[in-house]
Formats: sequence, C-alpha cells, structure tokens
Amino acid sequence: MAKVIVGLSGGVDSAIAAYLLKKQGYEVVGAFMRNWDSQLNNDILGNEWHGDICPQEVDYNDAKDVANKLGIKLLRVDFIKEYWDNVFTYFIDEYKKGRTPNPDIMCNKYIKFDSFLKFAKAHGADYIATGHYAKIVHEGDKSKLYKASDDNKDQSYFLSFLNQDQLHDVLFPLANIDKPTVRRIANELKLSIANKKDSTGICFIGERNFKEFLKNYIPATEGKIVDIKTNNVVGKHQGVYYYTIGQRRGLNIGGIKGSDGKSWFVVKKDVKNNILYVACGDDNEYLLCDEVLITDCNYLDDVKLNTFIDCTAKFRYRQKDVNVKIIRNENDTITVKSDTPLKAVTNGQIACFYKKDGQLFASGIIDSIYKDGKKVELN
RNA sequence: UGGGAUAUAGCCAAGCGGUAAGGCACCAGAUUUUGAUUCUGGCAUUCACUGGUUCGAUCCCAGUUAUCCCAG
Repeated sequence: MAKVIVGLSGGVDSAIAAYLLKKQGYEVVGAFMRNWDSQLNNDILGNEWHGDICPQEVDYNDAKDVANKLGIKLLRVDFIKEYWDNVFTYFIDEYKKGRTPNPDIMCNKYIKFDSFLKFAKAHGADYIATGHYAKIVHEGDKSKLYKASDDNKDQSYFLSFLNQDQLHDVLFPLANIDKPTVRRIANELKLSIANKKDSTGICFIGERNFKEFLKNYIPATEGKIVDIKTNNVVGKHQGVYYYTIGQRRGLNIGGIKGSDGKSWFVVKKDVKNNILYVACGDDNEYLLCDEVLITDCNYLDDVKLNTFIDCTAKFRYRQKDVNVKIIRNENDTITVKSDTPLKAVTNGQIACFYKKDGQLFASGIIDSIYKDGKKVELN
C-alpha cells in the first residue's frame, strides 16, 4: 500500500483531499505545517489576533479535528527558517526594488514542494498530496501540469514554478472535482470545518492590513504622488513600496480638476526618488502594453528556442487568460507579444503559459513591459 | 481702496422657493491561497454666519465673514 503524506492546513480542500486518498486505498498521514511565527519574525503591525489564540493555532486545531474524524495520524512540522530564508527575504527584497513579488508561488517552490517533500520522504512517504486545484499527469518519468477541472478555482498558476523532480511524487486529489462538491462531501462527513471560510492572504501568514504588515520590514517614508501626464503633485504617499502597479484604493486622491471624475491608478513606482506616479481613468494609456519580457523562466515541458508559439498567458491569478505569441530567447528569457493591449502588467509578478488543452508548460517572472517597441518604465 | 463674482460633505460639483443629484476619496461587505483589480452597500436633518420676507428658503432680501478676479 503506497503511503501519502497530505499537507493538512485546517481548511476544507486539504481535508477532502486526504479523505479521497484514503478512499482510494492509500495509507494516508496528515501533516500540519507552520512556517510563520509572529513573535520570532517581529510581525507586530497589522497582526490581528482572535482572542488570545493566534490564527495558526486555530488552524492546527481544525486540522487535528479533521485527522481525528478521518482516522489518520497528524504530524506537525515547522519550516520557519526555511520560509524566512527562501520566501520572505525574496518577498521583501522585491518590494524594496519597487516590484510586486508573489510569495505564494515561491512558498510552493521552496517549502511545500521542497522542504515538505523532503520531510515526507524522510517519513517514508511515496507521495505527497495537497488540496490544490490542479492536475498532474504522470507519463513515465515525465509529469505534466494542467489546470483543474474546476476552472473557477484552478490554482495551477501558483504551482507554475515547480520542476519535473518536484511534480514526480505529487498527487492532487482535487484535480477533477469542483469546489461545491468538496463542500458537499465535507458536509456529508460532518467535518467541523465543512463551511469554514476559504483562507486568503499570504499563505502561512494570513490576512493582514497589508501596508501595516509591510511597515514591519520596510519603514515608511513619505513622498509625493505625481500625475504622470501633467507632472502635477496630486497627493502624498507613505512609501512607494506599499503600492502596486494598477492599484486604485488607498491613494487618497479624489475630486481633482481635470480628472473628469475618474479614479486614479498607480502607473509607476520611482523608488530612487520616492515618487509614486499615477494616471486617471481605468482606461488610461499608461497602464497598457503589448509586449512583455519574462525572466527566471521555468519550463515544465520542452520548449524550442527562437520559435514563436501560440498559447494563452496568465499575468495574475484569477485574471482571464489572454491569447499571445511567445518566443523562448537564446538567453532563456521569454518574450510575449499580444495583439490586444495588456493592462496593468506588473513587474515582479509571475506569468505562466498554457497550451490549448490546459497544460501549463512555462512560466517566469515579469521583468519589463513594452509598448510600440518602447520600454515602459515602471520604476 | 473702488467695481465684479463666489461661498453646498474630505475633494470636485448639481440644485436657484417646496423639504439636499452625481462623481472622486473614504468605510464596510462580497470575490480572492500574492499584491491588486472588480462587484455590492454605506456616507450632509443640512447648504459660510446672523437676521428678514414667506405657510415654507440652499435657493429671495439685508448685514457680517472668507476667498477669487478686474482696476489701482
């Protein structure tokens, strides 16, 4: 009987993943990970506690309930140092450069499908499993990553930085069922967390007042907000780091003459001069581009060099895929071209590419954007 | 100091005698394993102040205060 260690988070998805595996005849063991310690990591601002028990412990208790109900053993493991070294330092460094990182993608790459995978192997597991909505097809030694059947919950985007070795011994039991079904099964099993709200916020850290949270690690420095079109000062900010390209809320500017009653959006973060550039209107030209350069690429399948490929691209989670042409360059970067304008493509975020059948075959970090052959400066 | 104009929520701004539009901002929810975006809801018992006319005033009249413009 093959042994699977399932990452149990205390939520419904991983609970049902464990249940399904057990039903399929695997020897199932649960494991609860704790990768963030608010005390140790000096996370004071923006951290909301529920009573005198921190959110991570609430989740652990939920995971314990699930394990008891399913009749499986629950292990507990901390990767606090690993998380800090591999995910959080990257996260902060990127923000300091004026970019917008995606910590959860790195968390999957370095923690869940690396540290945790090794931990599971050391505990005799043949496979690890998680409650991700994504599909892996194992063909001999090759593993292909696909979107989940539930297009609404598909999380393949977050797994786009995994490599062949990492995918090899991974199972995603939720590949072919949708969220409503997961909820239904959880209710049938009378799991205490059957109707628990989906968690959001940075994985393992949780929901926060984001700006306050960042202030723990990047001090506030007040500066000007400038209208990129007129160069007029239209407001002030607490630090360009705290904002992201395409952001609307939190700018505190409104009713300025000439804006025609339109909202303002962040279009550029000048870290060096501490100036936040904005433009008004959600359709303003400063947010658009037609070409994107992707670096730090990860190829999950064979991709020929110097050859245009028609595919779809996702530039941010839960955004509609767009038809693009991509080309893998000599230096292993990818150039993306789109016939229709792309809006608010943000450097530091991850772009991933899908074939028509839903296979995620390449991904990388958005480095820079171009319009009409000219680079659009974002920093 | 003459002459003219304007004062409506944090900001733009409609209403010009019948009991305060709209937008931006903000706040709250929804959506969401990043950050955003998006969606829904909330947001002036009160119209610079003080009197007056009127059944009734943000709207008319007088005075006060403030700001702006043109002269000087």
